Amino acid sequence: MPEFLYNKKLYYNSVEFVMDRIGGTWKMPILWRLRDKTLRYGELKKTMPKVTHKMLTSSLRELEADGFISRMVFPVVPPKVEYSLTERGIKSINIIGELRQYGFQLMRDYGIDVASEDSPV
Amino acid sequence: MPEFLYNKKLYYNSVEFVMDRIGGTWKMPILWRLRDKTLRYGELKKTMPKVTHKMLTSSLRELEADGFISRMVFPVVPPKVEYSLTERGIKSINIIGELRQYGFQLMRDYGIDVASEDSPV
DNA sequence: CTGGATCCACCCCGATACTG
DNA sequence: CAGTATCGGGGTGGATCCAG
Repeated sequence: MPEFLYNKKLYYNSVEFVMDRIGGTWKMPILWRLRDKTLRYGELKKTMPKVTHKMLTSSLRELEADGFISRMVFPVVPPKVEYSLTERGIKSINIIGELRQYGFQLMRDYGIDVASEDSPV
Repeated sequence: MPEFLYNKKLYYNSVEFVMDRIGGTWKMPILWRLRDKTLRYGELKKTMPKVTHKMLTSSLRELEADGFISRMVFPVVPPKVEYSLTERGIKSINIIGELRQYGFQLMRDYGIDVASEDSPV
């Protein structure tokens, strides 16, 4: 594969393209949490105590712009916004799950103790 | 899974741990190229035209420190150094391959033209 | 409740020069 | 051929304040 251009950015391979879409500290954790249900902004934030407001917002914006999640705004007060996976987002869940499993295996390999049941990603 | 500490850095999940080990622009491409053969520094560099000397060197150092590759120095002139996968590095090839395949699928989904045969990663 | 905007510290990484 | 050291620009993300 020759390198290719997308959105004015140069990519050298498909893995890099994936990482630019769903990589970074928070995007996979967000997708993973939405895998089986719709969540409001505040609910999402509650399950990810360490993410800052700015990072959660910008991650959600980018995931939306890239077509992985959809944003549903309810015109009520106080505001209510729900996030859910799109078709593309649903398709990403498999590889995230595999990455997660590989991560546990790697951590065991490093001797890091893991309790993988109901572990967030 | 509660968050955990490794090497003085705080991780929130296993995916993040993986990405800190083999993420970034160049580490997976390096591992992928070493999947079936040992390569010298210069050979590696030749197949990755866009990586800078500094990034290739530092990526190799980190992969070595993290136990994914081993570095074999031959005491000759001119210098000869060979890089190859360790057991841990070999185990990483599967998930890289899956990530690569998902990447092609995602690119097709975006309408980006791909010729995936013998594509570098 | 959800979200946008600003300021700024930090770190990644490219360029360059030098070594055995 | 392979590797190290230094400098500096630019992007990433944290803290904070304001808004509908």
